[in-house]
Amino acid sequence: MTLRLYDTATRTVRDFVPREAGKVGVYLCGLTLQAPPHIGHLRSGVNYDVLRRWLLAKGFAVTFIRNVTDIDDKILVKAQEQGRPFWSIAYANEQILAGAYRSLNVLPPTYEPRATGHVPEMHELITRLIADGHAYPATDDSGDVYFDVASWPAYGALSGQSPDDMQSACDAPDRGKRDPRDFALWKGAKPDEPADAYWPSPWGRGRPGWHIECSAMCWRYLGPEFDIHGGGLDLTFPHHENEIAQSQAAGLPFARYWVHHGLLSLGGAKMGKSAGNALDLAYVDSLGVRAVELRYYFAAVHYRSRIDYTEDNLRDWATGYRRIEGFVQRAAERVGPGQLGELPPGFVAAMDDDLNTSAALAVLQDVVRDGNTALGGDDVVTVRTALAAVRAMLDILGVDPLDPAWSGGGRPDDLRGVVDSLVALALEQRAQARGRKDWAAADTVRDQLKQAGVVVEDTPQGPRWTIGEQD
RNA sequence: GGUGGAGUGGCCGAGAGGCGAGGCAACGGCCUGCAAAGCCGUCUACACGGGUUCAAAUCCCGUCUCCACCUCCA
Repeated sequence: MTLRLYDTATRTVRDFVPREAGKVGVYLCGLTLQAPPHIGHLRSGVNYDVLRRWLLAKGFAVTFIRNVTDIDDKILVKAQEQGRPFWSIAYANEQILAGAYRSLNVLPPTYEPRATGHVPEMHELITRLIADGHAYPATDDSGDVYFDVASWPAYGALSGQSPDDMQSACDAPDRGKRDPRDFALWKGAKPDEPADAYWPSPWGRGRPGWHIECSAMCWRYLGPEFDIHGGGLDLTFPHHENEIAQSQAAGLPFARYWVHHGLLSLGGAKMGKSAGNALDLAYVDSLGVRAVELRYYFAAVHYRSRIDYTEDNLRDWATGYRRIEGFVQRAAERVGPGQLGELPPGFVAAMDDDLNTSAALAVLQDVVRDGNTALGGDDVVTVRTALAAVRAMLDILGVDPLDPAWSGGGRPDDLRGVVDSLVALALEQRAQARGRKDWAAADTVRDQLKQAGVVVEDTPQGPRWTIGEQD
């Protein structure tokens, strides 16, 4: 079956046809490293990780590029405030981001380029643009170079806006611009900015404008034309619009599909550092919600929908995940972990339909129910096939409980063996009490184990225990 | 002012002309010594007002509310 994706440029869901059969090049706009990531940023990572895993499952060779912006105005301001080099701030945040992605089981990109590593490519593009009359050095002596929006008639096509209707806005003082809508490709050095934040250029010392970096990195790693460009809905304009203009004006056909994900909001407003409503992974952890459960939440809601975050919603989704996880664990205890099985046709159809993970999950839940029934009826064959299918589906969403990625920070397996022996002792006591129908004694053992964080459940195959929540 | 998008049962959340998506919560039942887990069942919703149609949550017109973008933003 053919994957269909919503393409912002055409505002339709259309068949995904790669530029080159069997291969897909994806570029995702990553973060500006001015601060550690909040969970909205992480949603973005999870959404595109699911896209990537689905492309992989469909047999494509995927080149997945996700950049980081390691220089911009805000980073420079922080460098000034903190008296540190800008690059140390960016790098520290980059490390935190990488750790957050890792704990959410987001696959590392094929490559993660930094803006500052691609200044020569930017210069080449800017030089081309100037030569072709699409860019010009500022009319003052600021050292800025601007893209000439009026020279590119298709400007506004992605976001559906007409330049004439736009509120005049700019990312630099107007005085050096021919038109307020022109945007900076290159920003000349200012005397009040950190002295280590500049590169030589044909237009004097300066640093990258924001948008040009993505054009440069797409070109460098994916070529003049590539398949999918992704990012948050809020990047559609001006960032992606500007990328298209400057890339195409420089002779690069650029992206064939534009995929934008919905934003995460809190209290009705977009989550953001400046809005003061940013929540991070540590916060989620403090709620007793695991990273895998957060990921499940993000993967379960369609990527283009807005997620209005509340603690209750997160907890509900976490509960939902635990039901699925419970089946996987009980089934694995019964028949062994097995291998990842075939994906049910309904799941495949849902994923192919613009990554409808919600509908795909409905299929998964059905299989879980059948598996649970089979578990109760001791139908080992059905349990085995259900487990294999469920794990395969969960793997696409990146939340298979048996994936070693979730085994959690090197806790030695033999510790579980130790606990198992100790719990077995207690359970033996309980079994004896139950044997003589001394329910009070039996329940005391169970209660005490629970207090220690060990939850005991009786099954037809005898008691089983799991590590529960410790209050 | 311009451009997109959204309003679905107690809650979350898919769907987008006709067969009750799914989950969470609640309640009833089965199972259990009691639990837990699981299974079965109950809860028939689509912001509002018109219209089109044999049939509308879905299409059309109007209204209200909310969000995002047009400034840095995932």
